[in-house]
Order: sequence, then structure tokens, then C-alpha cells
Amino acid sequence: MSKVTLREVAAHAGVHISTVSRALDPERGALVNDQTRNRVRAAADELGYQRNAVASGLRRGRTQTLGVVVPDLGNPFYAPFMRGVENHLEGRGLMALMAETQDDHGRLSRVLDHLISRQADAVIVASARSGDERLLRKAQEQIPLVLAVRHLPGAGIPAVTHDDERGGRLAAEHLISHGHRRVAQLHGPRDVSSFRGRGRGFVDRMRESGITVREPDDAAGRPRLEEGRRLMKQLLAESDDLPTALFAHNDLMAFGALQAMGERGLSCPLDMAIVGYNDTPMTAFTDPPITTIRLPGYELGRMAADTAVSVVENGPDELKVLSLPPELVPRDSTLRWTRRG
Amino acid sequence: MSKVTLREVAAHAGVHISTVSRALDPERGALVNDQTRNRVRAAADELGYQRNAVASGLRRGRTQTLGVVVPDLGNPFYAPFMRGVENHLEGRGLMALMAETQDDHGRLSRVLDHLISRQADAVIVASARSGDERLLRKAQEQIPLVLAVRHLPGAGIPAVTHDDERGGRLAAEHLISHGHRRVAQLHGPRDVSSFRGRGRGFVDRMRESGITVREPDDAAGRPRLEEGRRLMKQLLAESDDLPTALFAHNDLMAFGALQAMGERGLSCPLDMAIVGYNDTPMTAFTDPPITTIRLPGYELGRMAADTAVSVVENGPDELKVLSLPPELVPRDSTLRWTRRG
DNA sequence: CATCGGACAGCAAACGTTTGCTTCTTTTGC
DNA sequence: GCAAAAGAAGCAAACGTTTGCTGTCCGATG
Repeated sequence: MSKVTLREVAAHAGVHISTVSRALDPERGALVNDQTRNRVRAAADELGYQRNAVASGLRRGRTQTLGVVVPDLGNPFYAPFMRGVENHLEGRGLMALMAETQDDHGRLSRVLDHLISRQADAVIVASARSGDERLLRKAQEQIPLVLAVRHLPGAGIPAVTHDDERGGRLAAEHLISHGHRRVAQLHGPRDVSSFRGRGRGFVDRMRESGITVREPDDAAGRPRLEEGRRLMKQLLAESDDLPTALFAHNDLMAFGALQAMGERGLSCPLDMAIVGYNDTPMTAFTDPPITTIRLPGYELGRMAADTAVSVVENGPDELKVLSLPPELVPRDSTLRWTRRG
Repeated sequence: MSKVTLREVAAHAGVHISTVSRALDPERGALVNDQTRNRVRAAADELGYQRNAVASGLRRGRTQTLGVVVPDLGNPFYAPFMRGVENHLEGRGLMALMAETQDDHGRLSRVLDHLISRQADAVIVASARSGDERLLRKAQEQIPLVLAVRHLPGAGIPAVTHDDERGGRLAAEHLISHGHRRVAQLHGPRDVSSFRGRGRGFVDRMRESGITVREPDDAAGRPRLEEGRRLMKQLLAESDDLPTALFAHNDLMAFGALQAMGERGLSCPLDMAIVGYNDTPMTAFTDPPITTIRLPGYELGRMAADTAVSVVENGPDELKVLSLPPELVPRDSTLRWTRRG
């Protein structure tokens, strides 16, 4: 735990500490003579000097740290997202302070306080829900924010998102073109823009074909496997005249729905086709593999990080809002269905 | 972005900044008169003061930040692990700086440098592989380390792990008791203690029953789904006299194996039973559900965080090494198998 | 009544960098 | 050959907290 600071390096190289500071900073290395710079660098290497980023952050007002807030680390969708963020930061000497909110308002609030107090240079919030507007706007006065994945329209915060409405329409079109006329959806919590978008797109497209979408209650709390199972059971309980296809607002709920069908002795896709959302890796390996809408997590992470970095460097942009397109990935959970009766 | 510092609060409350510092610190709040303390707190609230953790960290030499290094954010096992860490830190005002190594030595090295430079109070390393010893020992001179999940025996670093050897034996016993006599295993990379332990336990127990374990090559690189599929294909290619049961060193590889069987038109468990490792949530929902060894991720995370905190507070303990027990979770991938021919 | 000690709050020096300014030396241009 | 400019390195003041020490006031004690 020996502390090697600029002082030690300076003494060892026989120069002033400010010279060391400059010599070791690639940006301002030019300010010092080549010869001395080499001498200083050699001394630093020899002593094993490592810059104290805390002191540097205090003085510079930049910590080279980005906060990343996600709703659920257990949701496999966020792994590529975070990897996208990290990979983008990697080469720039930045690092991510990650936190999970578990979709809890209080937790979000505490997490933001932490990040502000730790002087993160910016925060990527991938866990915004409606109801968070006030909190986020207040946070934004202290620290630059970038929304990712989920949008919060009208909050005046730059965002890197995805066209959920279009995704919902894609799902609807796919089902319609395969001959489905009785459909249902498992709706994620409505305080999340993504789910609202998916629901809206799906219902609208269905309505255009004169089809009414049936819905059990919305997911209460977090839209995970267990919740999908519960909702699907509820849907199956109203058993007369079951729909022939189901749109689940994420893959986790689709898995749950699949399980509920299994428990009832129903077969997917013969009794009911299923479309999920996110293209979680696992969807390719369930029985049957699940048709899903691909949400480009890695790219979203990368672009969110890029936006955040640019906001830090160039100040708040003209409220940039990016939106990546969805893509349908057809698999057996819809392809093997054929109309009966 | 207004800066409210101790100075502003002090001016507003009409006291000296050191008094404010004390009044706002729960630990030393007693040093200031109740009345003034309330006045100061009111002033702080009114101005929306938030302590600058960077300045505090510099002065105190404690950043209230813990580094957490995992190999793969995409491996669902690490979600509960990280949640365990976070939940333990939550109430203590600590926060996790997370990073992913993707099982790359260079990346680990860079990540550690970052964490040291950022003056993390300690680092939890869940991504240790043999070959990392030197690197980790050197890092340990600068920052307290705690190994988690994977052990590095002899490196002299406290660790919170799990009895992988016992887990391997459990898998073996389960298969033996169900009548299997021809078995194989998909071995994870041998530079990871966990996989070596699992392999050893499995092989030893099998040998005790006079059974030889067949193995295709080890997983090259990261033991993920794709790799499991590749190895399983290789195993199936030597098609004469197939084993009746397979032990995959993690669930991801088990999924891949399952897929490879499907592609060959083989059925699990009828043609081959499978045991995985980790009890990843998904194992309950594949077809068939996969028998697996439960590795208590959440608890490991919690205890690793606890150990790290105690190392920070009380100095390096007498090299604590904890090991949690594994547990077999039986599911259809082995239960529905029956001996044929 | 003098003194002691406790309670409270202010003072100022750190923590390790960065950076505007100053100073000194060397080079350049005329 | 001299003034001006450029080049290089040192000086010292920040950044916002924390904390050992000092000083002041007051009530209690002998």
C-alpha cells in the first residue's frame, strides 16, 4: 500500500511535480522537453506510479466516470447493453458505475444521489418510468442525463431508444399474415414507455385489420417470468374461445406463458402461437424456439455511451433523440402453427 | 449545475465550514450543539447541499466504493451475485464499480489499474483464472482484494467460494443412483478453479464406482452456449457407443448440448440424460427442464461484499476462506431417463 | 473566588492533482 | 548585437472535505 505520488516521482526525476504532471499527461506532454519527459516517464515506471484519479477528479471537475442505471441485472437483455456501454468507454479511459433500480422509484432516487455525490460526469438511465419525470429533471440540474432504452417524452432529456411502436406493429403483422384472427397480449407495466409503445403498435395494427386484442391485467410490478406465467394462467382461465396467438411484451413473460401452457397440457404453437420481445439468447433454445422482436441492446448501449460522452464534452446538445429500428426474428413458436377447424 | 459546497451552507447558517462538516456527518454529529446542528441541517436541505464524495474521498482516503469484477455480464449467474453485492452495500453508503473481463487477462489487468487509480476501497474479483496469480498479488499490494466464486489457492487472497468438488460428486452420485454407467462430461476451461473442482469431483466419484468418464476437448475460451454445442457435436460424432448421461460444467453449455442433441434428432433424457451447473433460472423452462447443481449466487455476492467491507474496516483478516455448499436440483433431464436395452 | 474541565466552534493544514502565471534560458529576426 | 519571442520548468493557488489543535465561554468544584 505504498503511496507513490507525483512528489515521489518528481524527487526521483529531479524535477518539479508540475512538470511530472505535464509529462505524464498525453494531452499536454508537448509542454515539456522530450528529454525530461523520458526521464520522468522512466522514473514513474520505475516507482510504479499510478495517477490518483480521485485527486485528479477533484481538481479537474471531471471524474472520467459514467453512471449507468438499469432496472434489472437479471434480465439478460441488459448484458449486451452494458457491454455496449463498457466497450465504448474502454478506450477512452472512462469507467462505468453501474446500479440497479429494480424498477423502484426510491431506489432510483438514492442511486442518482449517489452518482451525483460521486461526481459522475454523466448518467445513462435505462430504467425510466413515467412518474420519474420530476426526479429526473431535478437530477438533470446537477448532472447530465441520457435516457436509454426507455424514453420519457416531454421530459426534455436526450434519449437513445428504439421504436417500440413499430415493434408492436411488426408482431401484429406477422401474426395476421399467418392467419391469426383471435389474439391477446401480455402487457408490461404501463408506466414504462417501451411497453406502452409495443401495446399501442400492436393494438393499432390489429385494429386496422378489424381485430380486437384481448388482454388480461397488465403485469403488476416487474415483467418477469413469474408474472408472465400468472397472467397467462389468468388468460387461460377464461377458457372459452381461447385466442390462437399471443404477443408477450418481453421474452421473460413469453417464457412464463409457455410454462403456463405446458402446465395446462396445451401445446405451442398448435394451441397458441407466441411472439416475444428482445431476442434474448435463450429464445432460440426453448421448446419451441420463440419468435421475437430483436431490440439491439449492444448498439443501444454503445450509442447511449457515445451520446453521454458527447454531452459531457460539448455540453448539452440540441436534445438529441435517437431511435433504432426493431426487427422480427421468426421462429417455431409462430411458424409451425396452422389454422384448425 | 449550481455548486453548493460546505462554504455556501456555512455562510447560510452563519457558522464555520468545519462545523457544517461535523453537523452533517452522523458519526460526529455529537460534536456540535443540537441547536446549531438543526440550523445547519436546515440550511443544507434548503440549499440542496450534496456532499462531494470525491473531495471527501481524497481527504479521508476512503472512497466508499467497491470494485466488482466479473467475467461475463451475459452469464445469468452473475445477476444474483451482483445483486447480492449491491444489496449488502446499499445501506452502508457504499457503491459498486462494476467491470467485466470477458475472461481476458489483459482486460483484467486494465480493469484493476482503473480501480486502483480510482481508489476503490477494495475489489471483489469473481473472474480469477490460474495465470492471474502474479497480477493479482501485485494488485493486492495496492488495494485489498477478495476473490469470489472462483478460488486461486495459494495466492494468499481471502476468498468466498463454493465447494465445486462436492458439486461434481453430487452430480456423479445422482447419475450413478439413476443407473448410468457410461458417462461423459463437458469440461470448462481448466484455468478456472471452479471447473477443475467440478471435473475432479465428478471423475473421482465415478472412479470410486469403477466408471471412466469420457471427455471431448475442454471448452476453448469462454464456456458459453455455442461452445457447449460444439463440444457436444464432437462427442456425438464419435457416435458408436454413446454415453447415457452427460455432466456439463455450466448450464449455458448444457443448453448448447441440448441443442446439439436436438439437431441430431436425439432426445433428452431418453437418449442421454444431462446435468448442468448453476441453477440458472432458465433451466426450469427448457425442454426438458435441466437437472442442475445450485450455486448460491446471491449469497456468494452478499458474503463477498461482507468480507470486503470487513477487510476495509479491520484490515486484512487471517486469510479468511469461506465455502458454501452446493445442492442438487433434480429435474426431468435426468429423472425421466430409464435404462434401455 | 480562583481554577479546572467540558462543551462547542473556529482555524488552518492537509489529501494529490492541475494549471495560470512567473521566471529563466535559449533561439530567432532584423 | 540586441530586442523580442519562443521554449521549458518552477511556483503557488486552487478543487471541497476532514480533522487535530486552539481558543472561548460557562458552570462546577474546592
